[in-house]
Amino acid sequence: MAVPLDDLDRKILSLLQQDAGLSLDEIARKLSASKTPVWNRIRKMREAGVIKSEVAILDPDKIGLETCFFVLIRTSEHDAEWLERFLKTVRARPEVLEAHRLAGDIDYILKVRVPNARAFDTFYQSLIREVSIFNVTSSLSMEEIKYTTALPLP
Amino acid sequence: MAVPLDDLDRKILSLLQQDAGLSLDEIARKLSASKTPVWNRIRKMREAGVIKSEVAILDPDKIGLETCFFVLIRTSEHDAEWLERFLKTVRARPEVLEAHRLAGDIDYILKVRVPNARAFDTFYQSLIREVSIFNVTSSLSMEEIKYTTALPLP
DNA sequence: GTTGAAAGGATGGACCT
DNA sequence: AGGTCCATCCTTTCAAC
Repeated sequence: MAVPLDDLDRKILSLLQQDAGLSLDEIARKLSASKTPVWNRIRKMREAGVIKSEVAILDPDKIGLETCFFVLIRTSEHDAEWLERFLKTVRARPEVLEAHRLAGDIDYILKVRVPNARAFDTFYQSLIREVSIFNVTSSLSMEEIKYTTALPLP
Repeated sequence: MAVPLDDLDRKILSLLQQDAGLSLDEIARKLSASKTPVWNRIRKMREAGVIKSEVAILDPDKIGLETCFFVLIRTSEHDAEWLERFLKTVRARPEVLEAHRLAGDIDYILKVRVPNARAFDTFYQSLIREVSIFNVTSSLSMEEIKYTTALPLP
């Protein structure tokens, strides 16, 4: 599954993770390489799926999404039907930015972005209506200490 | 703090959140608008900080980062010195992709990406060494159900 | 808001090291 | 394999309308 990367590959990825708008020229210059090899590596890494996409990152506060909740879910339900409904709901709701199935005490964690606490309550009510009963803890984020899309390149 | 957006702004953002590599031409065509107004809006939204950046999104599995942990931290320490050290550590470590200060029972949550469980243990040991004592629960993610950088545009 | 023109960047080929 | 040069096409950027 993993794609082997050399040092130049990692340097290219590191730059593109910070700024995907860099021109080929700038990347080549920063790495003291020349355009062709840099371009070929970028193309290959795109084809291999190492680079999944290039996206714009928005500031949530600037678009009125000032509230972020983490939802910790413990459930006794583990049958296929329940799970399918849960997955479908989570994937369909744009407020849910991240969802993971966890090992251990907590079964699922959701990260949810909404305009305010009232909007979260609306979301929450409709979630528990759609996928029946939960044991849920919702934690309001008071401060986003760190958020990065840049993965560490080992 | 929030920037007022109209319908065209939101449509542009929605496209750029999915694919920042779209050309101005394509965006204008998709929205049946013409290039200049689209371009002016993009520029303004960049200047206003609504669009923070454009970045490449990598596939963690393809670069050997197969393991994701959520770290839930309860701490009795709340003095300024401890906090500063904690923030500095969290921000400096590239494995920590997200960190939030929470209201309620849990004080902090971290999302950490590493190659494997052993690497997480190394990270964990060095974290608790650097910032003294914690009450910590680490939960391994068995499955990433959803991950998106696209914010809902209300 | 529209058109279009000038400048700059992306893509890919030919050829060399 | 990487490097250089080049030709073509596509985008961005901005001025004039």
